[in-house]
Amino acid sequence: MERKEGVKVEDVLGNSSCSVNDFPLQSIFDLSSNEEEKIRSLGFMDLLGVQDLISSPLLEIMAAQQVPSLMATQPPNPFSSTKIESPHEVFNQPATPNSSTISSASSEAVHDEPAKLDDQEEDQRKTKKQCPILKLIWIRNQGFDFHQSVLKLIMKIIFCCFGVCGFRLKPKKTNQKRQREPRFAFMTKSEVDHLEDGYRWRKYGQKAVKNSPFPRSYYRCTTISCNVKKRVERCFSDPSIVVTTYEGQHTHPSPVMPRPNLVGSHLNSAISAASFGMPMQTTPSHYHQHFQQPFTDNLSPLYFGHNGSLNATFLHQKRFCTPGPGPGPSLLKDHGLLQDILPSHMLKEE
DNA sequence: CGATTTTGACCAGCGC
DNA sequence: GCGCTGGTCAAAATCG
Repeated sequence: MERKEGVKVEDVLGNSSCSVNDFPLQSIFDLSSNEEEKIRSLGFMDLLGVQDLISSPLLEIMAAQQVPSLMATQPPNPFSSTKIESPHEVFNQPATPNSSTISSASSEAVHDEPAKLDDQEEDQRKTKKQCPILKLIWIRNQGFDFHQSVLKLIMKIIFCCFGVCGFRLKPKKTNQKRQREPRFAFMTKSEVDHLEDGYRWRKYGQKAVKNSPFPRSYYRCTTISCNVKKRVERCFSDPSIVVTTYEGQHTHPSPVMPRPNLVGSHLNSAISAASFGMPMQTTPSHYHQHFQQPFTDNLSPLYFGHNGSLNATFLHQKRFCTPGPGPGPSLLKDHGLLQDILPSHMLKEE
């Protein structure tokens, strides 16, 4: 089966408390088959923008691949702006009702009910609130391995940018009442709600979601003094999609096993582990369900081979985002999993 | 028996 | 002020 695979990065601005089902999902990065060549020539890390996070922010790079029509329909979208100056700017675009209003015209790939969406949109215009920016990274792909590994890599990059590398959200204005950590939502096609990410979570609440038959679960990192939270809910329009929203940054390494080697057939699990500071646990059953689900189609232009496994050479060369052969782990002090994706100079700045 | 989940109650923010 | 909703608390239940 030939599928158009792609990575979507959604700029979801506005209501922090709205259901994912209310999100005006809109593709700004949608790879058509004839764009694959372009992507291949970029390299995965290049695509993610981690070769130079300051001058080439992740999302700016991604935005460079966006669908032109979206550029035209969404001038307020920070990703479509040519004035992006830094990741800081990108990620701190204030959420205003205007900027969060996203046309449904190009969102058919995500929403099956445009008419309904118009109503939702109208609702959103009415109810949109000022809130911390929420970046929703939407990995539109049927392959679970692709979802897990790539989205986690992206997540790690984002967390590295804001946490380790010093890019943080601007403090909220004083007139804003409650301060929140930056939040990042990830949409993953999965059959289980709570995706294994290497950290230990304790569920502390569950709420019914308005206009959705699926409840939202609230989890907190079990590590003392780590106040990272996450919300897990299913997408109303597509129940097969799990939306995980992370809030805050872990103040500790992943509590589980050390990193596996990025070798051979373990690549998928390895990158999953490496990508978010999340070494594998002792592979619970649902972990296998996610990470070892057989590939049924070509997954992505993003250096996944035809058999669905990551290109080992690419990984080896791009691992540290430096030209030439990537330095072996012994060349850097162990920064935990961070070293897997960040250039060495960034690590030194920690 | 400690860790985790469940679940109803409570609180805060927001719109009307 | 009131009602609605999202988010959190905490006691009870369940699990390993």
